[in-house]
Formats: sequence, structure tokens, C-alpha cells
Amino acid sequence: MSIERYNAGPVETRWQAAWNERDAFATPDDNSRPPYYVLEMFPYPSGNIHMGHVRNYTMGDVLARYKRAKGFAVLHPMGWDAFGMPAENAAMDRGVHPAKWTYANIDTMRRQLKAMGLSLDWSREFATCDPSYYRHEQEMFIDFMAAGLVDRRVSMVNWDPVDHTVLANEQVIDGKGWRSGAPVEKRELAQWFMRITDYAQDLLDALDTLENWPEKVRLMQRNWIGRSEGMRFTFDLVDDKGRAVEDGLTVYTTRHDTIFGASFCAIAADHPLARQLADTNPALAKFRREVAALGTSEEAIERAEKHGVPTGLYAIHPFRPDVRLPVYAANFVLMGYGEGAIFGCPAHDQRDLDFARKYGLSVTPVVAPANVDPSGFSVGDEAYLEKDGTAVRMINSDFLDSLSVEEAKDEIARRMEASGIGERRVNFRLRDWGVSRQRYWGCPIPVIHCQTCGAVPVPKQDLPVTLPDDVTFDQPGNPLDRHPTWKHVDCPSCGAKALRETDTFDTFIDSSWYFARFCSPHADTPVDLAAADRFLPVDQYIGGIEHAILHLLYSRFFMRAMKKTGHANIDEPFASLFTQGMVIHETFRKKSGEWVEPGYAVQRDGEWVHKDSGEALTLGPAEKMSKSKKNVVDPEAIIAQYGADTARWFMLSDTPPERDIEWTESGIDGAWRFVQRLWRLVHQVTGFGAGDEKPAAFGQEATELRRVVHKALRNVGEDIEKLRFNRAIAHIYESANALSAALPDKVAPAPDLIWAAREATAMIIQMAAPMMPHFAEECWRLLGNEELVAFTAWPDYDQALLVEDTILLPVQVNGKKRDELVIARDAATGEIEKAALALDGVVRALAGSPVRKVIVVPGRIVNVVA
RNA sequence: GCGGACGUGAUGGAAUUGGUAGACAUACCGGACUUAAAAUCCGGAGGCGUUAGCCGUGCGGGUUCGAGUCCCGCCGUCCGCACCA
Repeated sequence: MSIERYNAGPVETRWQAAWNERDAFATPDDNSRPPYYVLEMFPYPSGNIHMGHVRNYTMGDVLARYKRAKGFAVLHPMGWDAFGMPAENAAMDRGVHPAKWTYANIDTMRRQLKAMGLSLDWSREFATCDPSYYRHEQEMFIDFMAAGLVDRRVSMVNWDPVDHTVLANEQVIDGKGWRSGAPVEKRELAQWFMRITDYAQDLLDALDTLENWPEKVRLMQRNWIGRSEGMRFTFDLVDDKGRAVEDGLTVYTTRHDTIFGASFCAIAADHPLARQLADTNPALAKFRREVAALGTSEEAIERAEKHGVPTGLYAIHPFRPDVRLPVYAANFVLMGYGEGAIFGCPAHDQRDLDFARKYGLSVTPVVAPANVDPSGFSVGDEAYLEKDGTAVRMINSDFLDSLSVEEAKDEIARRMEASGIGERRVNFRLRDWGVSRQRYWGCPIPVIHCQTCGAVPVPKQDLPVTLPDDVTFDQPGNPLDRHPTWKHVDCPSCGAKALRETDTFDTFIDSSWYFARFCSPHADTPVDLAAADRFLPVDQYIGGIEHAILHLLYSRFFMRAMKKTGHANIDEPFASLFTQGMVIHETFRKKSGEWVEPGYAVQRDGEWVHKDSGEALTLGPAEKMSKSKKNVVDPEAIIAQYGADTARWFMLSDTPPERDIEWTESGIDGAWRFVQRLWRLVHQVTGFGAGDEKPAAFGQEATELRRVVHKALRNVGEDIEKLRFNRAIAHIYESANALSAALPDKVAPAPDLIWAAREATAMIIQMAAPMMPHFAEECWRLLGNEELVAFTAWPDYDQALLVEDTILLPVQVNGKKRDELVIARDAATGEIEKAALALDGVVRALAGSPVRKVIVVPGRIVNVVA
């Protein structure tokens, strides 16, 4: 008998049509089933889906299909994070309108996602650039304004002086604009801010409740919020002639215990004092320009070599009036943190130490190990950072000497508070969320600026404020701002001529509530509370680790803001979070450094060469797929060649989902071979004819097969629940291997074995169905089932089959395995000890030494200690 | 610079969370089938050693009857850093 090979293309099209006809993945309305909300981070419509999407959406789809089979009313929606810079770049580069470009990309990507066979409720689809979506965003912003959640204030942006445009950090390369190549300048701009810092403590505290989030993400958020307990206090200032300077210098520190080790003060380049002094101090003015050229990215600022200039001012030590600390403007002090000013204690802070060494400032240790002689303790090129408990004590610190760090902090705080020069203060690293963008392709900020009334929200009945279509991208800058008519409106409050806000929202706002909108995508209000109460929070959220901080933190804040304004009833949007790894692929380069597509690399005599030219190539590390490195694999081509099921199967196999997966030819081939092998197995089993009654008893072979498959069924269920897809797949392989092994090629098997094989086949297909749904439907039909496997309940395993009467116990002597013991599962400890000591391997290893004790871990291991 | 993660055969990884290291897969080797190849099926396989055994989870120490797993210190690779999404 020869079986035709499984031909994925037509089969997949056919079952997709069948699901479509039955509306199989519409979210059920009935409340008889428990709700379950699976969500993958929605894509930016960049043009085509990439392998990262395939991986992300396959994982969510497996969970959605599994949960449906387990009886849940599953919400599994899809939409588009459709505003953003790439659309404007396309407009500038190719003259295509951002809306046209975006919607065309959405059409392409929707088709590609459909080809993957994802079990999505497409009736809920929306794009964030649809006015029907962003009008609600505008409405909520107006409510946020009324609730005091929004501020308008001045902040810094990267300014390209040639293109006259604001640059994103990623558009600043080595301090220069990416298009113009001109050195960037920092500029102040009035912008809208969301008061996320009002929630800093709550966002921090609530992390403890997010037990189903990866610990590393919670830790990253904790550090990002960066709560610290310290002191804010003010130094008196004098100039170089010893004359008092008004106002003094207010600093924030968490190490007030080290005040006697202070050897300088430093202020940010943007500190008001630095600005003021720069007028008369050319060196300082030059320094400020240099710092401005670094742009606004914290990374660039902190990576820059420590560098500063004297301001000519001196701070008077609060406890030693004769000590004057020089005040520098320094490039490592950030205006956005604390007071934008610090005192430097070089002995106990690495940055301060580097700075002090560079400018020849004194380094006095004030904290030392408790067990060393203070006079002999000094600090070289490494700061002494220890500060905990009784292991350290204060030295060289006047009234603080011999105290612990904590005691010293308390004492300083007490004295400063008593004298009124400072107070204890909790500070957060988290800054308020600037949401203004000087761009066209984003949600218009629904505000009108009036000469007399100030910033007035657009009346709700006038929403949405839509983007004008007739814009040009032939020059840089914001097309909304230079549009001839759009911004000219009457003030809604006084009726005078006024101007629309021409900034648009940060696209992070769009993605901060889309998951809530999916619960009721057609509602007249932003969210229908009944629908949201049913499905929120998202039960399982899946996406890339690159969103670990910003997107997830903004969404957490937004949910709270929505609650405050009556648009939600909960605080936390995502009950469980899973962060999947990237898809990577090997890279090849020519000697010249030019990247070569892996498809052109072949091995000849052990060396990699170009297939056509024979030019020598070097194999680089596997890296994230990117066009620039020419190592992308197109999902559409893979699906056309192998089918969606094979691509999905490969994406789930072998590599743990949270880790980076390497795309390999052999891997996708292996997945494809397994599909074919299962296909043959199914035919072999259906060849035995229709099913019989379940046999009263099973022989050893049949029992063994059933044991493997039922165990796999239990494990696959547990693994899918925990998103350990690679392990689930290994268990499916084990079942298929056991089934192959049980089926003799020539002889007809006994009826009990046929029955067991039929059961095993059905279970394997059901276990594999969430991963390769089209193939499973095809096989399910072949096995004689009328109903779709998509509508079939997940099978139950037989607990009795999982318990074995005898077990295999490894036996160690002094921790090294020497033998194995086959013994009854419920054997008594004494019996196990006795049997273990009698084993050949144990006797040999003991070589007559007396046994000191025997450790028996029931069901696990025996260790004989000699 | 700051913050976070990861490191196990030739390769991706598994290891019941402190209890037999290498499940499952890929690549490879051998055999069957074939004129041949592909496909398929069967078998092999961490390293050294004939067996007994010794060594082995990036490196160095430690805790423990027992460490891939816990602790301390190194080394290496990757990710995020607030206007990319």
C-alpha cells in the first residue's frame, strides 16, 4: 500500500474555509463557560509579517485552541498598532500617504496572518489609526485632564537644526541627525505629560501582586521606577571672592551619611544655576553646548566620559563652615533626577571617584570595614561601596564616627531637619510620561490653544479631531503645523480665533488600552464596562521582552487612570505575562564585510564559499533577523513551501519559548518530515478498519503504549498551560515513537493492540491539534470523526495507567550512582535499604567499608554513605 | 555608564525544581530497501578506557549524604535605557 504524501496547501485552504463558515473562533456570548482572554501584542503594520510574528502568534494560538478545547469561552482578538514614524518615513522617501501605506500594509499582513490558520475573532479587528478608535482615546484624554492626570510643561527634545525637526533618540546617531548629519541640539518645548509619577508607589507596590509575570520583568520595572529614600538639603553658596550667593544649592542624596567625605558638588548642564552662570562664563557655555550635542538619550549621556567645568562657586559644608566644596557643572548629573544637583563623595561612589581623580579632588573615606584600623584605610581606583549592617562603621566623620551607616543617616537627617536646611525625601527615578510628538501620523491631541482661555479641551461632541488628508511630506517638520487651514479654529470657550494643538500622541498611548477596547470594539464609549468586567484582565499576554518596561508600565498606569475616570474597574491589565525570545538566523559576510544571504553560502572542503562566485565567506553568529544583515526568512515563502502547520510546529519545537530560537533549514525540514510521518501513521491505523468495543483487558504491549500516550496527554496539557511548548512537542514525539514501535509491519496486530493504537492516534492528533490545526482537522476526519477537532473537547487521561506497580530506584554510594534497584512502589524503607545494600554494584563500591548511613528518598533515590 | 538575563554532547535543548545529566529533536555514522539517488525503515552515539571504572553542565572556590540546580568570586554572550515599535 502506498500513501500519497500530505499536501498542505489545498488542505489548509479547505479547513480555513470550514472554520470561516462555522464562524468557529467568534468569542462566545454565553456566560455558561468561563471566559479566557489570550492576547499577543498586536503588530505594527510595517509591510509583511516576519518570523517573530509567526512565533508570537503561534504561541498565543496554541493556548487559545487548547483553552477552547478545555471548555473556555475564549477571546482571542487581533488588531493593528498603526500609528508611527515608519509611515511618515515612507511618505518622505516614496511620496505615498501614510494612511494609504498603512492600510495597504494591514491588508497584506491580515492575509498573511490568515494563512497561518490563527484562531482569531476577526470581527473585533481595528487599527489604532481608525478615527473610530482614536476618538475614544481623545475622549479619555479629556477626562484625564479633568481628573488632574495631565500636565503641560517645558521639556527637552532633540532638535535637528538643518531639517528643522524634532528627532527621536533612534534618529540621533553619534550625536548627529540621521538624515541631515548635522549635530543635534537640545531644545525646550512645551509638551503634554501624563502624571504617571503620581502612581509611582502604587505601580511599585502592585508588582508584588503580579505573581504570573516573569520575575525579571518585575525586577526591571522595580529598578525603572527606582524608589529611593534619601535627603534633600541646601548648601549655602559663595562665589570665588567669598561673597554669599542667594538661594544656595539644593541637592538630593541617598548617602547623607557620607557628608564628611564630600569633596565637591556637581550640577547638571541644564541646571538653572548653570544656565545663569553660562552668560558670563564662556567655558561653561561651551560645556553646555557639548552636553546638548549628546541629545536626550540617557544612555549617550551616561556613556560619555566623565567631564565637568568649575562654575566658580563654592558650597559651604553644612557641618564644617570652614570647608568649601567647589561646584562643578558635570555631564553625568541628570537634570531629570532628584534636584539636578549632587554632592560628590568620591570614596564611596564610582562616578564621583572617577571625577575626583580626573580633577585632582580629595578622596576621604568615611565608611570602613569595622575590623580595620581607620588610619590605614584608603581608597584607590575603586570606590568602597559596602554599607550594610555591623560589618562597616563611620570614620573621619566628626560626630558620626563609629556609627553604622544607618545610624549616621538618621543622625544627619535629625540634625538637618532640626536646623531646617533639609528634609528626608522619597525620590523616584521614574519621570512623568511626555506624550507630545511633533508628527503627523498619530492621534491628534484634542486641545485648542486660545490667547485668553489658554489650553481648552475640544468639546466631546466635536470629537473625533481627525487628521487632515491633504498634507505634504516634501519638507521636514510637522505637516499639521504647516497645513494652511487645519489648525485655525474658534475657541470653544470664548469663540475667539484660536489654534489647534498640532502635536499628536505618543503611540504608546494607542497601545496602552487596546486590550480593553477588544472587549467591546464597537461600543460608543471607550470601553463597555460589562464586557470589560467579563474579560479583563487579560489572562495571558504574550510578547517580546523589549516591551518589558515601557509598554507594560504605561498600560498599567493607563488602566489606573481609566479606573479613576470611570472607564475601567481594575488596576492591573495583564494577569499573566509571557515574554518570548527573538527569531535569529546565521549570518554570512564576504571579506569586504558585505553581508550575504545564507541561501548563497555553501560548504566546500570545509570552507564556506559563495554558491555562484566561489568567494570565501565567513560564518558569523546567529543574529536577530534583519534586512541589513540579509538573514531574513520570509514566512510567506515558508508557508507556501511547507504549509503553515509545519512552520508553526517548527517554531514551537526544541527551543524554550522565552529564549531566542535559531531558524535552520534542517529544523523546518525535520518538522515537515514529522508531519509526513504522522500522516503515514494515521493511514496505517485507519487501515485496520473501523473501531471495535474497548477490550476488557489489554496485553503488555498495548498497556505499555497506552501508558506512554496517557502520560504524554497529562504532560502536554500541563506544558501548554505553562507555555512550555518545546516540552509538549517532545512528549508528542514520544507518543508517536511508541505508536510506531507498537505497530508491526508485516503481522496483523492483536485486537487489543489495534484498539490501543486507534486510541493513541486519536490522542496524538488531539494533542497536536493546537499546534498544527489544519493537519489535525484532516486526520480527525480520516479517523472517522464528523465534528471539527476545533470543536472537540480535550481528552481525559486515565490516572490508573500512570501509576506503576514497580519502580526503578537509582542507588548511589557516597553520591555516585553505582546500581539500580527494581522494587515495589510501596516497599517499606527498611526493605529498600536491605535490597540496596545487597546489590552487586553497591557491594563492589563499598569494598568492605562499613556503612555509616543509608538515605532513602521515597520514589527518588537511595544513597549509601560509607 | 546603569539595569536585566543567559552559558549543559557536534547543534537546539531535557532534567519531576537539591535526587540516575544528556529525554526529544537536528546533524553525523552504520545497516536494510534501490541500478543509483531521494524518501522511508532499523541500529549506534558525551569524552577516555577491552571490562571494572575515571572524567564531564563556561572558569575558580564553598554549602550538602547528594549540586546543572543553592551561595561567593571571575569570564563570555545577549537585551533595555524614557521620541523605534
